[in-house]
Amino acid sequence: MARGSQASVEGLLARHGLRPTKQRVAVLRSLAAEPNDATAQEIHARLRSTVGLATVYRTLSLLSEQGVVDALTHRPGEVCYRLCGDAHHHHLVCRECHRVVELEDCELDPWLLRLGRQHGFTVEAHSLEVTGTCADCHGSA
Amino acid sequence: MARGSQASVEGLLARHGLRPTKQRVAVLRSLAAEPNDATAQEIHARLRSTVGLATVYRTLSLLSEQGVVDALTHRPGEVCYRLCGDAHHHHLVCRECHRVVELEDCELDPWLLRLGRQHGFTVEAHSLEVTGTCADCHGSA
DNA sequence: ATAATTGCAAAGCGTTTGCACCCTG
DNA sequence: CAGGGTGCAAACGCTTTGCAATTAT
Repeated sequence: MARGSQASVEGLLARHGLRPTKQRVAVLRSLAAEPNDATAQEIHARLRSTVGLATVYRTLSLLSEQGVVDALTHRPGEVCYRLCGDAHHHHLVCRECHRVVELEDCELDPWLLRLGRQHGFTVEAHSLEVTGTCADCHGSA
Repeated sequence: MARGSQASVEGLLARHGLRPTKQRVAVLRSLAAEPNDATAQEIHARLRSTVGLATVYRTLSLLSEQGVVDALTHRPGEVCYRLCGDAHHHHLVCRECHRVVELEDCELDPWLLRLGRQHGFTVEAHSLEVTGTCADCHGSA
């Protein structure tokens, strides 16, 4: 799964037609090291010495367009990014610690196609975000 | 369904402990007249003479907290509001004209509960937004 | 009367953009 | 060497907030 997400970050960029500048590599490494999601501001905070904020935004936009990273919208007013596998999937997010689990199998399509047909819609996409509390946060909360 | 959403808007406010000022009534009427969703800015544009922008925002926050309206996040950077029924449901949004269809039956819970359990999560909520193209927008697009 | 609500304008915040400089290819 | 990429700071758009005036109970 997720061909290449562990492989060289430089290769991942090249494969998507993006020049592997040190800033882009840094952003991507930062995302690769982040098990959960991160905002542009958070990434910039970690890379303050290496990458300007504008570049973080520009890089994340590019990566998102290329489908290299996922953009999550569970925080109103800002966008979270996450380096994910290539396949369609959804996220299970802990509301305490923001831990993210990738849900690999999505069984929604048949249901959604049928629903769309009932309403005269051609369903093109769907986004599902599941929130809850993870095991670690149960006791501590 | 949706007990009281058709009934007097004033009553709806009172029932949620909100004073029925003419501004709140106007915002709620505007939402009631809107088959789709609307942003604070859009509502304010229609009520410019009656309600200030800050009040639109304050009113929508209150209504959303009280569960009187739903807040949809399908447009990054701004929030859309919609007067909805009380039951748990999801939305089917047309990407051309922003028409919204309410999906009444949600069959996700059993699946999500099981998934959560597999990952040690207690699933508390989920949001699903389906986008596509509605019948009217098929030809015209 | 009294406390909640409003309007206005200023501030806040995340994000985008213009432009000169820098670096990759 | 040419064109894309970057940094900085200014600009932007949506939303929130402070405070005096207004309105509901």
